[in-house]
Amino acid sequence: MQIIEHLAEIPLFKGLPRVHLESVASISIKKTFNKDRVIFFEGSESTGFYIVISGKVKIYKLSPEGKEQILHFFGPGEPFGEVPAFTGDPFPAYAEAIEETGVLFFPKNAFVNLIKKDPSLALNMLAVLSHRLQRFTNVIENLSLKEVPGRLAAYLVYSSENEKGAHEFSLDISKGQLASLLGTIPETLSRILTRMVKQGFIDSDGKRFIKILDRGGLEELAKGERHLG
Amino acid sequence: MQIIEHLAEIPLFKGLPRVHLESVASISIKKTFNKDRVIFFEGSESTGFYIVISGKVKIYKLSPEGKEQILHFFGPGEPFGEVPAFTGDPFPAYAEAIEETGVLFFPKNAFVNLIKKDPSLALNMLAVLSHRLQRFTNVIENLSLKEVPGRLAAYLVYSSENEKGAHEFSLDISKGQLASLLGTIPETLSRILTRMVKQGFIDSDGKRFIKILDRGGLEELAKGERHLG
DNA sequence: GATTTACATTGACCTAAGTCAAATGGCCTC
DNA sequence: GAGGCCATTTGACTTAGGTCAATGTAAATC
Repeated sequence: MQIIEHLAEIPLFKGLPRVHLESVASISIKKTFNKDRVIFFEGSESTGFYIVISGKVKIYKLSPEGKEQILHFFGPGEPFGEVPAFTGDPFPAYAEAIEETGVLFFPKNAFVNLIKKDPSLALNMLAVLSHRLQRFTNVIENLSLKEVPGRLAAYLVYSSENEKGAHEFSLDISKGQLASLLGTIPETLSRILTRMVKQGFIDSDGKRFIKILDRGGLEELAKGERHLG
Repeated sequence: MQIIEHLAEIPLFKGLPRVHLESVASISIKKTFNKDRVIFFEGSESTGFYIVISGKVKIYKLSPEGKEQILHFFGPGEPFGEVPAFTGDPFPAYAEAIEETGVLFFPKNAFVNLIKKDPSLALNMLAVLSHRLQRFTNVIENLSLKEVPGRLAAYLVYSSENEKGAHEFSLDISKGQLASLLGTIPETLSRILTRMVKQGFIDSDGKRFIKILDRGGLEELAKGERHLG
């Protein structure tokens, strides 16, 4: 079965014996969501969780005035919506497909039973949740202790590292979505990008292309050791 | 053994068979920390995690300028510092005893081995981490989408619910620490409390005593449906 | 190639909340 | 009871970043 090989590639299922991979495959249900389709709502009851197979998903909160705070983007191989499987509470945020997206759905009870049988599945899931807590710790630090230029600088440095350390790369989300991820609004993001270009930290084509000119400077901005003039 | 009965009360160890409680007890090491003593530093390597037995611990981040963001307060029965046990990374934040505090320390490897042997310990830990993610989701929402009066209102409503739904209660932390928990500074917190009193939402003796006068109003503030005049 | 539509930028303005400094008020020590 | 210490409050001021409105730009549709 090709699906088994596919599952074995997913970090959550790393190291599982083939029998257990087959169990995992047997409880999974393939679903697809069109672009802009909401996968689950904040406050709705959970029946299971998901793993992205193809496409991209955003997890976000909304304020009463309609401002959006993006918590995560998830791509192929990444699980989402797992928190309610272990708390029993409703989903704490929204999930939406930002492009045509295929997912595997895992019913809560069946999955919990698998975890009971396979300790390394349990440990993999503990690792996933722990990494997420670590990331949220950083998000909170950014929102509370850093200014927007510092958050943006951190994002740019991080993104360029993903691109095999290249100094040039292309933003993989729109500027509006980036603003929402950084806890700000497009106007503010735009102004700060302009300032970064004028002050020689980066170069940009005004679209998604970014070239890092002063990585050290960006890192200082990110740490809050320096501020944009 | 009295310690076994004690462990059985802790949510993380709920439902474990006695043999496993004994294993847990056997790997645990009792430690105590004086008030204001740092238990671990952000960035330091982890060798294990902790459970509070007595006293109180705060988990926090610091900015380069020295501003503090409190992530958690933990009291008796609550585990902390567990994230690095599953990621292998250094501690993502500081931990400090805010009063004379006794803890149990669990060496990482020994604890992970227990988890491998007892699925319900694994599930308990998954529940703990999931609840924490849920809480952080809320913290991020508060910092990004709500104003300080809304965050304070949410805190007051939540605190009064803990006190068996009483409309009167006493803050269990100093106002300075509360400010840091809400992502603001003491001056701002003080001004907002004054406004809440003047506008009849609450009454206060100027110290830690708080009486909720308009719970519905506070809930509206907390949801961002209403704003302080 | 003209028109619509979505995204991004720019400008003028406003405001929540931070900074800095001073005043207040217990509370503890001597 | 005087003096010092710490947390908290109050006042005057500054500022980062949000709001609102207008303009620019470019891809997408016809």
